Amino acid sequence: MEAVSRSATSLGEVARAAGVSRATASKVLGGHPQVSESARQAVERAAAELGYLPNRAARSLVAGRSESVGVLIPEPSSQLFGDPMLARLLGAIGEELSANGLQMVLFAPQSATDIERLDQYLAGGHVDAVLLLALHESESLLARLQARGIPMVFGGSPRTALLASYVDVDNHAGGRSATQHLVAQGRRRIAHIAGPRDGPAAGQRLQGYREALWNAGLRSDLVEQGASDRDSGELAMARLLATQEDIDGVFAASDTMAAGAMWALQVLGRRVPDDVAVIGFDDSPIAMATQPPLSSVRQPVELMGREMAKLALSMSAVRGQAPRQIVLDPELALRESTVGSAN
Amino acid sequence: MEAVSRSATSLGEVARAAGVSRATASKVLGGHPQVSESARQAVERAAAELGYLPNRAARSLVAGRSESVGVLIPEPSSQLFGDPMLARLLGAIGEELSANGLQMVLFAPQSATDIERLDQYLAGGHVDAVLLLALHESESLLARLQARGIPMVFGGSPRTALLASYVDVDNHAGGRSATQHLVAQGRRRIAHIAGPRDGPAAGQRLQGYREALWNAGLRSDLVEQGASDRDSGELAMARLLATQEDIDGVFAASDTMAAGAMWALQVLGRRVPDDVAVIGFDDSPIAMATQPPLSSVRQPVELMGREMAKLALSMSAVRGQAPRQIVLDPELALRESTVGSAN
DNA sequence: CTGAAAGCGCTTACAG
DNA sequence: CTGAAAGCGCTTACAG
Repeated sequence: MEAVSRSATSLGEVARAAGVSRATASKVLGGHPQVSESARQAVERAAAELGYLPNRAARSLVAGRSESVGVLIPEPSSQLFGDPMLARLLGAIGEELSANGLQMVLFAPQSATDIERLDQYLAGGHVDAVLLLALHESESLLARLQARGIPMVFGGSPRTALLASYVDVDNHAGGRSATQHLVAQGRRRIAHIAGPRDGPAAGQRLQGYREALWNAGLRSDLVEQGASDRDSGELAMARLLATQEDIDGVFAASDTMAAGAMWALQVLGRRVPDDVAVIGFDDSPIAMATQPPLSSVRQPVELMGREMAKLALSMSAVRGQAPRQIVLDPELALRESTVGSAN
Repeated sequence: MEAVSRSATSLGEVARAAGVSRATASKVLGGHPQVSESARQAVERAAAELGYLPNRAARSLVAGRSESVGVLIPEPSSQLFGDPMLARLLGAIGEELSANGLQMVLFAPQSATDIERLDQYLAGGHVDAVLLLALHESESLLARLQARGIPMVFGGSPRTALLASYVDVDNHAGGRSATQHLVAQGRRRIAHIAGPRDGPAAGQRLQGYREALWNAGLRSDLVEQGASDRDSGELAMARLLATQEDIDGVFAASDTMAAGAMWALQVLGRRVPDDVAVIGFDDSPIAMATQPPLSSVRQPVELMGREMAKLALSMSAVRGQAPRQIVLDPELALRESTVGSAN
């Protein structure tokens, strides 16, 4: 099983086969218009026959661009893109990039040393843009990227002060429609288990909840603070029930907390959804694993990935653009925790 | 915020600052021994002062290597590396690669078109090795990679017939120690919910279960087939209890199924762990989200990632090596589902 | 429209 | 030990 045909057909071979110069072959392959039709056809056929693939290193050497985009992935504990969604997000980003001839280079710094190395790397012009899925990243890294003019796009609204481009889901609309759904199911005493205040998302979801209840002429005073893990959801639910016995609907700011809340409800003798309807946020795999399955607000992960990639491409093609923000609408994934099996 | 200092210090500038030729500077930076001490120091200082970073494209153009390793990530539904572990695995791989000056390029083909494009890409020598986390990948892609002599390393035992290098966890040992743990807790009627038979892992875990019970002089006839999702675990547990009332321990081949089994037990009036102890496999986030928290067999994900990267590095440095297999020991993550809160 | 030539930044024989 | 020179594969002004 020795090494075989490291083919490496070069532009020169294609040009020779097509009977033209390398310059002309390059123009054809580069899609330049100033080429005769006959030359174009000859080159294209030769390239196809020889299975020609341009050498990326050579191309980026002359272009002065790396033809690659860095993606910073979050530490394992990250909230925003719960791990379950990470693969889908990365898939979407990679697809969009490769459709445009760029490659996705992944960074998952785990220590200060890693961040240092990463900083060096990015400073070296080794990527044309950076996509940040990690909101906790070192501020100094961000500042230096910004100073160097390297385009960067956040997934989710950045916590940092700097004016930046990002792609986010409309958390306010998500909270509102989750709550509206409970109202539409005839629920009247609807509680909210809020997410951690380490970013703007939790507050926006809470505001959405408030708005929906206000619009429906209902009170929105049943709010407990959670910490995003399951136990905090369970505790919050227990506290809510202790205060207010007649709760008939719950909107939790994450599926994880919703799962904890469902457990607390069941332990305390409430049937879901008969007595209390529960809806979460994220539409993570956990939503399918609870009993009954959990309704949730679905984040359009693939779309986010594609939009992030497009934004990065545009920013790296035309430098010095003003930051742009893209906010996507979430949609509801309805399951038995709110609509019952009979409906 | 216009583009700033795209520094791009070149070797030439370093050489000039150090008062030597580019060739000598290159040798110093490349770690060649045939350089005078004075030249070495001058070059190193100049490089440090100028913040010199080699141009990757130029280097790989001349080296004829891409200095990058491709990683194929699984479709979202993949079993082996449940999404929750993916980020940790990728982090470990990336860290090991970047410590060796290589970059990790991610591929997440979602369609036949993507695979086609990927095949072209890999064929073009754009990566020095490929790490495969996706066991479902197209056979033809694997065959072509193999034919081209591109080093590849699987995560998990490959299902395909081809003789390949891989890094896997010892599933047999994992099943055995999970079961031994239940025995050590005084359990005597221990059931197993087996994983899907689409790979060798499930069978190996089952054999581990059988061996542990055999060694303990216990029967190992309580086996139900699951399908890896939660519902199948729940159903399997219900079937087991219908046949055998006195089950006091359960080893499920995945945390997901274990969660379903716990639910079935609780619905049927069994307390966990008082009446029945339950242990899963994977030590995924689900294990922390169940009530009570689930004991599980932990896969050494980070270690797997590092070993995969090292294997790939070695294979790309020295071609034509015989395939190598690395099998890592799992360890137990013990929680309340088997040891109780009082223990 | 076409091609000869220069050059992207680096490394590596090859003389000295 | 050191440096001039060639070359990795490609693109891009520049003449023609």
